[in-house]
Amino acid sequence: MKVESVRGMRDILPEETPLWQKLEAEIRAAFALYGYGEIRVPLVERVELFSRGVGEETEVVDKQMYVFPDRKGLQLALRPEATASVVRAYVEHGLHAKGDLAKLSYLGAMFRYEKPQLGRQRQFHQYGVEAIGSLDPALDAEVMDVSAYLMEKLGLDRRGLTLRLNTIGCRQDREPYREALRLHFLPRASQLCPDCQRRLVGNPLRILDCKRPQCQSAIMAAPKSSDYVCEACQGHFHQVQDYVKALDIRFELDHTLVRGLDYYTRTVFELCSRDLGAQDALLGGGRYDDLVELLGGPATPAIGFAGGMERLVLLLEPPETQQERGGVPLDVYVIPVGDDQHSRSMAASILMRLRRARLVSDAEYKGRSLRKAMQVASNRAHFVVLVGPDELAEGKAKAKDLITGVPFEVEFHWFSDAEALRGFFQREISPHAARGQPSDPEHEKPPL
RNA sequence: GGGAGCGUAGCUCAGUUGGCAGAGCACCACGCUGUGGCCGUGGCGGUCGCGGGUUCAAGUCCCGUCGCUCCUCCCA
Repeated sequence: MKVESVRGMRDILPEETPLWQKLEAEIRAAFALYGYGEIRVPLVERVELFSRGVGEETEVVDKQMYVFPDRKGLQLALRPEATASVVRAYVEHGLHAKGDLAKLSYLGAMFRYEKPQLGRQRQFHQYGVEAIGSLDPALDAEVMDVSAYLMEKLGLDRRGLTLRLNTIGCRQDREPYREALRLHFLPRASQLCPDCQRRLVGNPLRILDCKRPQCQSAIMAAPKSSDYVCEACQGHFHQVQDYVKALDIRFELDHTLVRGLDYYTRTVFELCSRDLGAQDALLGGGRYDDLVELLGGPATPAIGFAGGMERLVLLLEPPETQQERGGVPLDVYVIPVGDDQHSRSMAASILMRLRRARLVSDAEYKGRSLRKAMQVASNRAHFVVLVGPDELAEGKAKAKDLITGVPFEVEFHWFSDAEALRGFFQREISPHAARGQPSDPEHEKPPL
């Protein structure tokens, strides 16, 4: 019976993992450079963490969350995002009591039950930071700067990226602004799309987010949140902008940017790429000054962002994925010749010794003909070592440098001396590079 | 959630008005018996996504379903 993967969940095959590993390394390095320590929180949490933290009314919680009871009937959820979990951990472990600003980073799988498409899977991966314990607008700018730094390090073209910035005010500002929006949209309700007519009742903020043409004129004329927030929030927002400018980050104000999660306050931002199609948000974040208190901690301001790994992979994936299909580039390929057990045991032993000498090695396990095995060796390895009855009789293995074509022999006793062994197979240049520019033109290969 | 397109060999794809399921690449063997890259010959490989229906006959037409892709939506 063939069992297939679950919709929206995909495998990352060895050809692709090097890119993922590189991204993960860059992300961790950037976060560490900015002073964020990695936290690893569970993939599974109690449902109420998200329904209360992220918001019952949000699409993420209401429509997209994986929810299931455990064996005792406790309602659990696969995390749809990480901020709520990180804040839960912050409160649970009393990190606030340590007095310092908590700067935490994470990288891992999230789950949302959505219609999959390019750049959007049901299991996907997010990286992000949370800085909990300060209202300093310089910190808002710092969080944006980590992401800017990361994009630079990944070599993403600035011109393809847009940072959008807005403020949605604090808790106290929210209701007056909602009222203002209701007042604005109510007379125009008939020209809004059905979705927005519904939003008008429940969450008028989300109308600003609507992309439908019929709603645009009403949205353009809508009151701006930045005009409705209190003096303190206005001041904060202006300072954030000053800092962001000081850090040389290009941005545009977008008063329709409201974000989909309920916990956001004051600063919100989003980085989009024009090279991503419909799913163009690379990362997004903002302040959540009430969340710690909401989840049972002391009133503590905080800010963070999260980015999607899959979308970075899309932007960075080389157009021609037809890479080395042979797998890991090898230093040595060992071919046992003949099928007598003695030769095969010697070959196995030699392979083990090569690896103890830190030479990346593999052997012919598929029983291919010698000719075929040599072909495989030349595609995958720098050196080949042959072990068969003849070699056993002579007490030495036959070997060949597959780049220069120069054959040589290795006495068996050398294999037990790791340092000497490395000497035999010294590589001045990596097999990869070497294959691009062979020293002997006679053995030049066609370009890969 | 709404709309559209596409599912044929491991991969990329042909397949005519319904009439024996194909090519290239890859893989394997041999030419060349224990020494790679080139060339040649042959071979392996398919529930035509799945399930129904129409038909003497379905990869092809119809219905359903699953998956992928795109738009919309949402967002990472």
